[in-house]
Formats: sequence, C-alpha cells, structure tokens
Amino acid sequence: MSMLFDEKKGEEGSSELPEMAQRILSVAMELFARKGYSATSVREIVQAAKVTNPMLYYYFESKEGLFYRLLNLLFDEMDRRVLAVAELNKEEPFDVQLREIVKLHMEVVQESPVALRFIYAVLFGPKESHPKFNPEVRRKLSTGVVLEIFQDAMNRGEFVPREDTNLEFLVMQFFGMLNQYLLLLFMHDTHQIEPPLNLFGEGCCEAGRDMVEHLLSFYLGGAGRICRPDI
Amino acid sequence: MSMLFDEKKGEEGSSELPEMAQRILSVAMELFARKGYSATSVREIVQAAKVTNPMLYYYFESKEGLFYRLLNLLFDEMDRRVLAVAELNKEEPFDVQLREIVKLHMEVVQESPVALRFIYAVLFGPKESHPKFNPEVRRKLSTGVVLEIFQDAMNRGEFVPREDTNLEFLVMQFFGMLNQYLLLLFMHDTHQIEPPLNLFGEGCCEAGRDMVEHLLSFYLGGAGRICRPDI
Amino acid sequence: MSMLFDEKKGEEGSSELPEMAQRILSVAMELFARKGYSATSVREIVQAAKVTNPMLYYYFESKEGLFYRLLNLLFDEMDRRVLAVAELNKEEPFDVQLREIVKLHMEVVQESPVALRFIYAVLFGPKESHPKFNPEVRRKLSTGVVLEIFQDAMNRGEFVPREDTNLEFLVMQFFGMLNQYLLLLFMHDTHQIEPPLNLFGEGCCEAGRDMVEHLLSFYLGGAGRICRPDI
Amino acid sequence: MSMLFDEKKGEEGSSELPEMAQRILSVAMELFARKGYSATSVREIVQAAKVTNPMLYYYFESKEGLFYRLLNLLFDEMDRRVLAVAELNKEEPFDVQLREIVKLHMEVVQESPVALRFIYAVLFGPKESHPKFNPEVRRKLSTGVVLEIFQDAMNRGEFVPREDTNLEFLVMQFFGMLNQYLLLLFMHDTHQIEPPLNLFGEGCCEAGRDMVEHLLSFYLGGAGRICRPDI
DNA sequence: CATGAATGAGGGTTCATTCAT
DNA sequence: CATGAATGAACCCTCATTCAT
Repeated sequence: MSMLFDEKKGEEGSSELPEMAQRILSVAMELFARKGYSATSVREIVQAAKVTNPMLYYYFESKEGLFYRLLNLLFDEMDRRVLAVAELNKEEPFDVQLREIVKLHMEVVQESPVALRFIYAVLFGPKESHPKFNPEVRRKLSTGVVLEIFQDAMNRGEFVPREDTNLEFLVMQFFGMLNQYLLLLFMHDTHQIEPPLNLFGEGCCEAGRDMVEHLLSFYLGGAGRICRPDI
Repeated sequence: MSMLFDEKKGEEGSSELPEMAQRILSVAMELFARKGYSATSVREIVQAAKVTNPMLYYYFESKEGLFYRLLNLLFDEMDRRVLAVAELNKEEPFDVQLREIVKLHMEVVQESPVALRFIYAVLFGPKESHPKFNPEVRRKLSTGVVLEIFQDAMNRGEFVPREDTNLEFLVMQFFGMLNQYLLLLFMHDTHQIEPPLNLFGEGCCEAGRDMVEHLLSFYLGGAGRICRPDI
Repeated sequence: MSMLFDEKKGEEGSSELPEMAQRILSVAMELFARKGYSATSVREIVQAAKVTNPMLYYYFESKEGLFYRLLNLLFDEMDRRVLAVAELNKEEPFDVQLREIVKLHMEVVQESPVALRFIYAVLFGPKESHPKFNPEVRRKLSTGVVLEIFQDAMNRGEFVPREDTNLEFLVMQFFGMLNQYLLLLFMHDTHQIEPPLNLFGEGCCEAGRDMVEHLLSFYLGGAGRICRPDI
Repeated sequence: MSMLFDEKKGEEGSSELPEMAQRILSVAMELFARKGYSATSVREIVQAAKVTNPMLYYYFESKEGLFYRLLNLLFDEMDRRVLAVAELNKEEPFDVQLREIVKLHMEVVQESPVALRFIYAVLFGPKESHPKFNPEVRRKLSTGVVLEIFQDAMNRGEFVPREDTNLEFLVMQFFGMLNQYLLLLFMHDTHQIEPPLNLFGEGCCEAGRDMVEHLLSFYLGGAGRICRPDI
C-alpha cells in the first residue's frame, strides 16, 4: 500500500488483498472523498467498481466496515510515512526536518490527492456524517512526531520559539498552515476554476523558491513587520 | 437575523420570517452542521422543529431550497459583519484592524458555534455532499476585505511583508491560522474530550495576553528563530 | 372489530382504522396464518393489499409493529368474547357454561378460520419464528375465566372432579381437547383432502348430537370403561 | 439414529453418515425447532455446525433437501419406536398398552425435546412456512397403531367406549391430551418461566401417581361428574 | 471431500416529495 | 396556512445457491 491506492498493485502483488477488494477500496475512497460517506450509496460503489453487491459485504461486512478499513489503511500509511521521514532526518537540522515533513505532504497530494481529500473530509467534515471516529487518537501520532522535532530542536538550542508561545500551539499552526494550503488547493481542483488568487501558479513564488520554501519561511518568519511611528 | 440564529427573534421582529420557518431554519442549521446535508433527512428536521412535513416545502420549496436559504442567510450575515468591522476600523492602524477581524470570528464562534460549524462544513467538507455551491464566490468578499486591509497598510507604509511574498498568500495564511484554531476547537467540542494539547485553556497564553493577541503575534512574527552556527 | 376481520367493515364504519390499514391487517393475517411471520415478506403483503410499500410503515411502523398490532387486536377480541360469554352465562349451570365456551370457539372458527389459525400459529409454532411474544400473559385470561367456572361449579357442589386431580390440570386438558380438534380441522382444511378419519363429517356423531355435545361429553365422561376380569 | 440426535453416534457407528453431515443435521434440527424453517438461514446452520457452506449442499443438495432428510429421519425413528412399543406389548392389557404409548412420548421428550419440538413445529405450525409436507401421511402410522390397539381391546371386550363415540374420535383426543401436555411443557421451557398453573411440579399429582397415570386416568375417566339436582 | 469466492434476486426500511382537503 | 395520507425510487443488507479449484 505504499502508493496510497494509486491503482498500481505493486509488482510484487503487494497487499495480499484480492483484486476485487482492491477495486472496491479504490472506488470507495474516490467516492467518499468526493461525495462524503452519507451521500455515497453502496450501489454506486459496487457499480463503479464493477463488482456485485454482495461482494462488498463479503470483504468488508458493511458499508461502515468498508469505511473503517479504508480509514485505517490510509492513516496507517500516513503514519508510516511521517515516521519514516522523521526517522530518516533525525540527524538533520531543524529546518530540514520541517521541510521534509512539508514535502511529504506535497508528495502525497500529488501521488493521490483523493486519499488526502478523503482524510481531510473525515477530519474536518461534520462529525456525524460518517461512522464514529475520534481524530484525536490518530492525529496524536503525526502531531506527536512533529512536536518531538520541535522539542529536540529547542533542546539543542537550534530553535528559539517566540516568547510566550508553547510548542503545542506552534505545532497546531504548523499543520494549520499546511492544511489551509491543501484545502484551498482542493477547492480549485474540484471546482475546475482558475485560482482567483495567484497562489499556486508559477508566479506565486519568486524565482528559485518553491512552495515548500515559501510556506516554511512564512511559518518561521511570520507575515511581515509592522512599522508604526507611534511605537 | 443579526444574531446568527441565536433563537432570539430580535426585538424589531427582524426578519419577518414566520416563527415556523424560523424553527425549521434553526433546526436545519443544527442538523446540517452536525450530520451534514446528506445524512440529515427531511423527517428529522420537521420532527425536531415540530412542524409537519409539507410546511417545510411550503416555506422552502425543497430540502435543497432550505439549504441554500440557510447558506445565504449565514454568509450574508458573516459578510455584513466583516464589512461592518472593516468599515468601523477603517482609520485604525493595521494591527488593530486585523485584531478586530480575528475578534469577530471569536465572537461568532461563541455566539453561535453551530452557525460557524455549518459554514465550515460546507467550505471544507466533500464538495458533492451537498447541493452545488462555489465557495470562491462567497469567500471572495471576506478575503477581499482583508486583502484590502493589507494593501492599504502596505501603501501607507505601515506594513512591510516578508520579501518575495505576495499579499494573496498572506491573506490565505491569515485565514488558515484562524481556521485551524477554530477547527481544532470544534473537534474538542464535539468529541467532548480534554484538549490533549494545552491550546485552549488558561495556561495557553501568558498572563494578560489572550488568544487573539497570541494568534496575531504568531501570525505576524512567525514561529521563532533558527540559530544555526553554520549560518 | 367484532367480526375478527371478516372483511366486513361494519355498517357504522366500525373500527376507525383507515380502509388502507384495514386491508393491510386483513392480508397480513391471512399470510401470517398461512406462511408464518418469517416466510411472509412485506412486499407480498402490500401487493396483496394493493397498497404501496411505505404505507405499511406509515400505519404500522414496521413488519414487527404490524405483527404486534394484529396479535393484540385478535387476542383482545378473543378475550372480549370469552369474557362476554362467561358473563352472560354466569347464572347457568356448569355444563351449559362449558358448552358455551366450546360453542364460542366453534363460532370463531367458522367466522374466521384464518384468525384462529394465526393465533394458533403464534401459540404453537416455533417460538423464534416471529417477534418475541409471551403467550402465558395472554392465555392467562382465557384459562383464568374457565378456571373460575370450574371453581364456582365445584364450590356450588355442581361439579365433582376426579379424585386426585387439580383444577388447573382439568382446564389445561379442556383446552387440549378443543385445540386438538381445531388443529386437525385446520390440517384437513389446508391440505384440501378428505378427512381420512371420519371425525368431522355428518356420520361422526349420532343423530341429534352435534360436535359440541360430543366433545363435552367425552371431556366430562372420558373415553370409556375398562373391563378386566382380573380387576 | 436410535437416540433422536442425542449427539451420541451409537456404538455401532449406526447411520454411516459422515460426522460433518451429522453435525449439520443436529444443528439444523435445533434451529428449525427454535426458529422455524423460514427464519433459519443456511449461513446460520453452517456457522453453528462449523462447516463450510458448500458442504451442506454436498450432503443435502439444498436447504429443502436438508429439511426433508431431517424430517424423515425423525418421523422414521418415531414410527420405529411406536411400532416397537406396540409390538412389545401386544399381549398386555389395554391400559398397559396405552400407558406404554404415553410413556414413550415422555421418554422422547426427555431424551430430545428438540426433536419433538421440531416435529410439532412442522405438524402444528403454519403450513407454508416450510417445504410442502402432508402430515396425514406420516401421522397415519402412529394413529393407525393406536387405533388398532383400541379396536383389539374393544374386540376382546376389554374396552367399552362411551356410547355414540367412534374410535377415530377417541384416538384423536388421545393424542390431543398428549399434545396439549407437551406443548405447554415446551412453552414453559422456552419462556423460562415458572409454570403459572401447578401442572408440572411435584404437587401436581397425588403421591405415588406420576403424570403418565394422571393423564391416562383423566383420559379414560374424564374430568369428573356433574351433580345437578334437577337431573 | 473441502474450500474461498462469487452471484441474482429479494429481504425490510427510508428517502424526498406531493396530493387532496 | 396547515394537515394526514400517499408515492416511486432508492436505501443497506442477506438470501439460497454455485463456481472454480
């Protein structure tokens, strides 16, 4: 599942799930991401996946079961990759570590925007529009990993947070920055319109600096400077 | 409707909507916010609102009609208040203007968390889980107003953005900061759990600085400073 | 409902149930009696009753609700009639009272064999082939009334039970006699065959004595006399 | 199969049925008895029997086939035992013969209440709740045997039936007495409640007379004597 | 013998909506 | 304005059965 349902069943037959079940998962992810859990009917799923109705129940027990299976697969995969990135850059400087976390999200959204859209739908959509799910539990890992990066950097003296600001707040806003960017990106994507703000195109960032740098530099340095004569 | 459905029909009889229709709107907002449009059935609405089924159709034509009416009411109200705040503080310094925008959102979420939850559900939930709606159109106003605040401040020389950063990006991240905070707030709210990160309690910000200040100072000044010997 | 669903809506509009609901009840009784609860599908019921599917749910909430409604109607009616017969013949001699109870059952089975078949299906069929129902509760009334008849007759000295035999046992066997007769009758009925034993035809009882007399005289006097020289 | 599915495969390896098929039969009997044919699903059976789905079809061809196989096994066994009892007591007096028939039923219900419950479900339940089955055919044997007992006794002058009463009627009521007792017994069994009438406990029959005697003496002698001054 | 995987048809129930009054 | 009654279509799910291996 290293490819977040990229439809490519890896050359080694990868995930040991029968091809039919794979197709169901893939289609379900797409539909849940686009229409949400409630607005997606089992019939739609099986028709799009070209399987018969009972097969869904054979493999996943229920619509709800399918939902949970999918959710766990995706969160597991995300956790796996976040951990891997963190581990790999353990010895790197603070800003590199953050950059790699941001880059990971950029990669994921390019690899499988649908997967991330699904995750966001569950995290940020109405809480009772899908089977019960406590995001805290799953998010704790990602946020925990990033929190540790902050703490280590601070302990090493490599990072000095703004005064009066605890690290949890900074982690929250780190993801806030990331999420906002991705959510806007999804909006433009699904509405098939020109981005009305020049945020995503070529002209967005000055030559040589890609969006990852841009986000990070904003995050670390803030929006800008206030110049008031009276202060 | 100045109170975002606070159940108080203002003393002026305000919106001339019959009490029955008001009840329907109020209940629908609550349910749409909690369960989403698709997962909310017309029967649930009318039962909770204690009206008969055809009444909903009399006043709102259809479930979809009800949705749009609600959406417009809320967005209009938000627009109204954002504009009012902007107008009121036109002569104030840049940071005060921003602070008032943030404060407005804080007020709204206290006044009627449900209303904001509904708006966020539509903005950030799956796009086809509810009747077609292009958020760009509506958001343009809010973001437009804030963009203008930035531009004016820059023109006045009161605000100097980070180099290589366009204003649209800053506005996007301004709302990202706000949204992330509110979304997390909703999570804790709906899951009825202790905030695992100490983000919302008393201890979050140092004495004398409330969350509004906190958010703004982070936004303007960034997360902190990198100290690398090799640089 | 005095006619146990004889399809005749009494001339006074009787039971205040809409005609559609009446038809559903009537058809359901017929099908439940013939095929049992589990083997009868909601689709069958509504098609036979010529109503649309949701109407069943409108009036009865669920298949189970329909079952209970039907059951209660029929048991109530039976209770009503048993009580009425008992009351009416309170001053009559013991054997007359018993005879009237038997006659009541004969009348009911002629009026609406289906109704009785349904009741018997619930009482004597597999216990989990239909929604939970504790027959003891409902049967207590009928058996209670008859038990009282026995007790009064005994107290008046009008009836002397066999030695060593308690009255509960006699009541049980009273209904046993009745039930066996009716169950066999249903068998012949449903299998559309000649009764292989000449139990129900003209020749069964001697001239002038109908089945009611026959049953009662057997019940009171027993099968016959043993004549063994060695005793 | 001499033990009516007592789970003990007789010491002679008896019925040559593979153990798997035995388990299926045993479980099916239990479920059919408790829930009826229609309410019992093939999946329930195979899961409870811990066999795979196609095995049921391999051994019994279909759910219907399983039903018939079971039915025939049980009826054959009952027939066998009724015939055996009749044969064994051919030379005994009339009342002894009847007593042995009653005792046989008591034994069976103690050995395997489930088996008898299944048989009764088929005999007395709704006729179309299970595959077509004409009880007359099978019952003819049992009733025939008992009828013969009556006839012989009458011919020998050992039994004098009540006047005006044919033997078929007496046989019917003989089984009625038995069935009513057993059906009530099942009720108390399945509803796990105290028998509200003291019919089954110690106090039911006077010292030294067990239920078999009690039933028979009632059957032969009737309920009691009417004493009316006016007659 | 025995299995995992697959199926067409139908199970009970609810949907958003509308009719006549 | 307001209602009880009615509807076609769709909901999620399970049925008995069979295929290939």
